[in-house]
Amino acid sequence: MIYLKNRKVMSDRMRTLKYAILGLINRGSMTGYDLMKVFNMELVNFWYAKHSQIYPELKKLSDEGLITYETVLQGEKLEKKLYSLTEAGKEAFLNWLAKQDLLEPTPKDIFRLKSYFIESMTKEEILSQFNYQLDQRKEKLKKLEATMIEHPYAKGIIDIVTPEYGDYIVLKGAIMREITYIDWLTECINEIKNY
Amino acid sequence: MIYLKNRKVMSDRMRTLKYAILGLINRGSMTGYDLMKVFNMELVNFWYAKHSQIYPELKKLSDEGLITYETVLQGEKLEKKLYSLTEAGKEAFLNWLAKQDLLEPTPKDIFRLKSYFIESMTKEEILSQFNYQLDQRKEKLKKLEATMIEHPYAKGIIDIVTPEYGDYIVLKGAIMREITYIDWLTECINEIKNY
DNA sequence: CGTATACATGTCAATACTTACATGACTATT
DNA sequence: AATAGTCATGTAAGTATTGACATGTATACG
Repeated sequence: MIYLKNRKVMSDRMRTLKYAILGLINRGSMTGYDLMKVFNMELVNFWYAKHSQIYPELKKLSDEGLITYETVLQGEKLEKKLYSLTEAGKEAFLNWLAKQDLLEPTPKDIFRLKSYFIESMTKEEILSQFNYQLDQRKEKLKKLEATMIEHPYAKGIIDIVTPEYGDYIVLKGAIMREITYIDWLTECINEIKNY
Repeated sequence: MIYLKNRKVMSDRMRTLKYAILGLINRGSMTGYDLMKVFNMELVNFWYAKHSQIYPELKKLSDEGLITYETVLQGEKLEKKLYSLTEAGKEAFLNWLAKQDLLEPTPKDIFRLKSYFIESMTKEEILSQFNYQLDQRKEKLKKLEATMIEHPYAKGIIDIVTPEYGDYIVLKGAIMREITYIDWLTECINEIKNY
């Protein structure tokens, strides 16, 4: 009945970057550059994107009527685009947020993959590999904990209906995850050492 | 000096699927279909691939001289390709395995992203979302633990130089990770409930 | 005044991965 | 004998992501 030329429906897939951007702009107007910084500094523990992905996505969201921008000057000549949500954009974001999701596939992990192949390594190689990972993970945990002690929530402010509460719970989750990874590495190292 | 037409060098990037396949074939000859099953049943907690990705990769690895195959018959007519490693393939795999890696970027996680935006949800929505995730995670943990009690290592067999030891440590890691995710969800739920 | 670093926005080519399309044989059950 | 489920191998089109290419402005510091 319907001729399938130009079938643009094709299902929306996940489009997670789309909603991540909408959610961030919902917190307040931002430029593409701002988004890039937030992704790669604040959200980096659960989502991120390069500017080469962000700028085309912003273009697309504009075309879809979910965001608009005004051009503002930074200094004398430098133009930047300050994006805000449209009503449609806000609605799209809230619908995405409220939707209940099935578990995603378990994230891929190259080091776990290498661990799976552990029999093809010598004891020295194994310990060297695990210790190298352990050092890096400990370093990472240290940074996360340093961020945490600076956080208003760690200082006893308890209001759940603020953006800071979201920041706080995902940071706490990142720390717990990191500690568990370290525990796993440590247990493996001890077991292998004593073999 | 050098004309940059057809510059195929371009760095090998990660090519993790390549090495995952080499590692599996190193454990024993397999068909593409076998690989698909192993990825999506045994390795699914840290690596996986669809058959539509596996078959082209096998073609590529053949072309690169890292694997070879013999065609064997399953029944009367059905041909399947049984792949084995070449010397070059074995070497490539062992080099990859021994290489020490920097930490990968933290895996993306849609639910953590949604949690970050928690202030845009009502208390009821939040609790419903977190409880839904919690139920699914508990279900998943139950399955992992069921696999574990069946595992030879959980029954006290302690020889580290077997494929089973690799299976065991990654399974243990998956269980620890799942427990921590559940702990995080539970803590969040309690904090929000009591608010 | 130079210069390094951050601000700012884009494109392009390639890799990685997913979904759907496509086909056919084998095996266990009814 | 039909049929459902698994075995078996592929391709095509599209989305997601990366790394390199490309360009220019603003600001802080010495």
